[in-house]
This record gives sequence, structure tokens and C-alpha cells, in this order.
Amino acid sequence: MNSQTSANTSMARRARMLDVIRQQGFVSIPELRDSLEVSESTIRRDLESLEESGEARRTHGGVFYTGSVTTVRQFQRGNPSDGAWDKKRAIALEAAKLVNDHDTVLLDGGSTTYELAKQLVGRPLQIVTNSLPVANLFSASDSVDLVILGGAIHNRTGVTHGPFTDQMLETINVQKAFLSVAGVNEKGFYNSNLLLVETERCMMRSADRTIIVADSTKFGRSSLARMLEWNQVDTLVVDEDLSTLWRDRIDELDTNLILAPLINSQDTHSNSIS
Amino acid sequence: MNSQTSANTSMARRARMLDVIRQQGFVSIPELRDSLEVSESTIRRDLESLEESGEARRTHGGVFYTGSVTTVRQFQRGNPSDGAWDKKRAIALEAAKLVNDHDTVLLDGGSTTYELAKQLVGRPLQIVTNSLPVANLFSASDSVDLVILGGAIHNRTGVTHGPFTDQMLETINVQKAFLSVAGVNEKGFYNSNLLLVETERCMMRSADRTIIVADSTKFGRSSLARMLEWNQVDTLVVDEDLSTLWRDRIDELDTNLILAPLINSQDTHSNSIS
DNA sequence: CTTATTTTGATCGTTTTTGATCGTAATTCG
DNA sequence: CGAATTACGATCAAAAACGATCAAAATAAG
Repeated sequence: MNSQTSANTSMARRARMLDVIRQQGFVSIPELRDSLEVSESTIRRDLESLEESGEARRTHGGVFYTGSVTTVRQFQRGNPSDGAWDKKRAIALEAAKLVNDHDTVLLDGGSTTYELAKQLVGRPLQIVTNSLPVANLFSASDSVDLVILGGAIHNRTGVTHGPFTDQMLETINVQKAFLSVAGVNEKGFYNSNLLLVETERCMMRSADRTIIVADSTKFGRSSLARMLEWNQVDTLVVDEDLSTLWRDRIDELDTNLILAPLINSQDTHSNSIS
Repeated sequence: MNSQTSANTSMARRARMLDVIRQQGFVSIPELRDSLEVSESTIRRDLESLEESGEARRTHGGVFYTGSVTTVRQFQRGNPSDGAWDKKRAIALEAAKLVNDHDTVLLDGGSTTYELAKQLVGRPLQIVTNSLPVANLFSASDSVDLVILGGAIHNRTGVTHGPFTDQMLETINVQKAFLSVAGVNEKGFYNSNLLLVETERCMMRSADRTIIVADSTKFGRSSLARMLEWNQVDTLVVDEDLSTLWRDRIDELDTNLILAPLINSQDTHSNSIS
């Protein structure tokens, strides 16, 4: 019956593995071992690589799918080695450290917050979000209580916004809100959509702490609508490519600045050496 | 004796080799050795040349075809050709006819409503849904105004429910609501989750017309929580496998019954090899 | 018919991948 | 809070696959 013993290269196996993970949302390692008929060691090694490429996220006891729901995988294209992507991931790693287990966290839409969400998958949290992609990430997770902010979907970005969203935010309180921005200048933080900006203001009001995640390329760029001013933001997470000019400026403000170190792409396994 | 003494030049062999690779997507070297009856060394040499000309790509353990298709065919035999799926699709086709362009439609979660949603993609509509999978379907569509009902996500099913959702539904009005059920008996319609049932009642109140989509296997089965009674439902869409007993029963009620014709199964061998 | 060239098949050392073991860390349970 | 259980990562040996080399066979040329 089953003559699939042919395709036994690591690439094919990982492809099938990822299919299983995507289909189930979360899978344990013994399950993968049974369905792929290889040893657990091999599974672990494959997962390591899958996690590095960002398509899955490991936790104690299994794996979550973190790829996009619509993504069509390609075999040869591993890392797009996008410069901006490195920054976003570095920021996400730092921002994830700000989150404690069992926190109630609000996640805005945007690619940086999406990276952050990937880092948070599997942890015991309460997540509130207006982003459809982020919601998809957590929807398979048992450890997360997920609340979606209702409202109209902004087609391009997949986030809800508008009066429904704002109204729902009024009855919600979270400990930390992570917001993304399109631009930062000396006057404050900007985004491109007026309704979205209003929603993000509501997010800020619902949160004990407001944390902005923004890569260094956003600085000095403004956009259509001002979202927040500097004194409304508790913490700012930026990659370390931020110019000293901006570092000095932020030093004089109340805002906490966290600089995320960039992991250089030349060395993939630079840790665990004592 | 020798089956292929006719064309044993290296050129002919490579052509046949490429045929095999293209057909299978991926082949291991021992397989090629067996099917071409030459030594592995020769295979390796041929593959080297095929790779150089870009028609195949070698990896540890075998070769991928890279001629015209960018990626390899799916490794998994995807869908188990579920019998119930035929019914659901037939129902979805009929239910889609009840929807007019520019309608405002509410879609519940569930596999049948998901099939319906697939039928509605691309049409100019306003869609309101509490289902994450359904929302994903429409989120990329420009022709649809999509509104997501906020609230807590029910992990297994990916739908929002609970007080947030109910509250949001109170301020929403739609022309048609399509609801799915876990069971139908003479007393009414059932679902398995109490909070979800309450949310579905709110959906019914928000809608001018309530339409239930349910395949015939659901009839006679009850579940934990009664959702609606018969007189609260305008229209019921069922596949034509519904027993005459139930047809007669429904005939005596106010509820409109639509029987979806089953397109008979030509799909048992759905793999199209090119 | 002999010789040169090409192609093929086999062997061997090296590299990659895999599976198992074991100590450690995390999680659960009492 | 501590013990038992489970899961994890690192290490190592076995297996598989690879590339290179060389001799034999087939083919072509003189």
C-alpha cells in the first residue's frame, strides 16, 4: 500500500513534517516520530532547522506551526537574508523577554509584532490581538487564552480596526501592549491609517505599559497620522543599528530604550560555548 | 533477455532518467539504478550533467526535478476523500445560491459553513464571521468587507464566542445568518458548547433570516446544548440523503427545506498526473 | 588487427546523516 | 517542596551516500 519509502531525503522529510505541523497546529515529537518513521533524534534535528528558518516554534513537548497560513513553501529558498528581517527578529527576541508567563499581553498588527508573536507561541499567556495572522499563530495553542478584537478588517494588513474594535478595547485591560509603528520622529510615533491610529490609541489606554517595537529604519520617518507622543510610551525596543543621535535624544526622555543585539548571519551556532 | 538493447546510448539514458525524475518529483539513486539498470556511478555522472544543465537538482539521497515546476509535488496524499465532504460541498453550493451580491451575511464556524465561505470568495459581499478560518479566506479579498466578531477563541474550532462576541452582535444587523449545528432532532438544533450556543442565539437575533446548514448525518443526533427551536429557523439546507421521515416532518413546519443534490463521486481517483 | 579514446563499473576513503545512549533540565505529581 | 517522570541536548558509533580513482569493456580510429 504505502510505498513512500522512496522520498527519504532530509528535505522531503522536513517538507512532510511541516505539512503535519501545519495541519495540526501543534504536534508532539513522538507523534512526528510515528508518522514519519524516523528516530526522535532526527526529528529534533529537523525541528531545529525548521525553527531557525522560522516556520515552526519548538516548546517543551512539541512544535507549533508559525508559518503563514497561505505560505507555499519552497525547497531551495532557505533564508531570504533580508536585512530588515534580521532586525525585526532581534527586536522580537528582546521584546519577548519583557513578557512574563501568565501575563496578559496585547499585540498589535505588523511584521515586527508578528515576529514577537512567533517567539511567544507555546508560553502560558493571555493574548489579545487585532491581527488575524497573529491570531492564527496562537489559535492552536492550548497554553494561550486568545482574545480577538472584533471589527472591520483592514484588507492589506489583516488587522481589525474601527469603532467596533475601539469599543471592545474599552472593556479590556492588559498589562503590556506591544505596538508597531510606521515611523518615528522627534514629535512621536506614526502610522499610516487614521482609523488604525485611533484603535492603537485605545490599545494604549487599555494597557498598563505601552511598548513600541520599531526597527531602526523607521526613525526619522513620519507618516500620515500621529499615534502617540513620546511621553505616552513606556518602553521602546529597537535594533542596535539605531544612530547615536537618536540614542542621545531618547536618553533625555522618560522612555525606556532597549537595544536589541543583531545576531550576525555568518555564524549560526555562536552560543553554548563556555 | 535484455529488454532495452535498442537505445543504450548515454543520451537516451539521460532522457529516460529525466522522465523518471519529472514523473516522480524526487528519486533516489538506488531507484534510478534499478529502473535504468546501470551502475550507481553512471547515475551520479549523469546527474552531474543534468544538474549542470539545470534540469534537476541533486541533494543528499536523491534528485529533485527542477525543469518547469518550481516546487516538488506534495508528498502527502492529502485528503482522505471523506464521504461527508461531498455532502458538505453540495450543501455549500445550494446555500451560496441564497446569497445575493452586496448582501450582508453572517457566517458561523464549522466545516459546512467553511465550504460555503469558499463558494462565496470573490463575490461582492459584506461578511461577518466569528470563525478564524473563514476570516482567513476572505482577508485577502478586495471584494469583501470583512468584519470579525471579537471575543475569546475556542481552541479546537477557531471561533470566537462568549460575552464579548455576544455584545458585539447586539450592535450588528445582517440579512442572512448561516449557522452550523452538531445535531438536529425533533425538538430543535444542538451544538456542543454552551457559550457557543449562546453566541449563536445572538447571531440569530442579529439576522433577518436564519439559515441552518446541516448534512443528513446530523439528523436524529442531539448534543449538549440546544441552540434553536424549529420555529426560529427560516431555512434549512440539507443534502438529499435526508430520510423521507425527516422530509415529511419538516414539511409540516414553517421551516423552508432546501435539498442539495449530490454530485456523484467521480473523485475517488483525484490525483491528476501530468 | 592494433591502438587510442571514451564510457562504464567497482573499490575505497571521506563526509553526511542517522539512531542510540546518557547526563541534565524541565515538568508533574504527591 | 521534593521525588519521579518525562523531555531535552550533546556525544558517539554505525550506516548511508558521496566523490575520486582506477581497471575493464566498448567504441572509434589508424
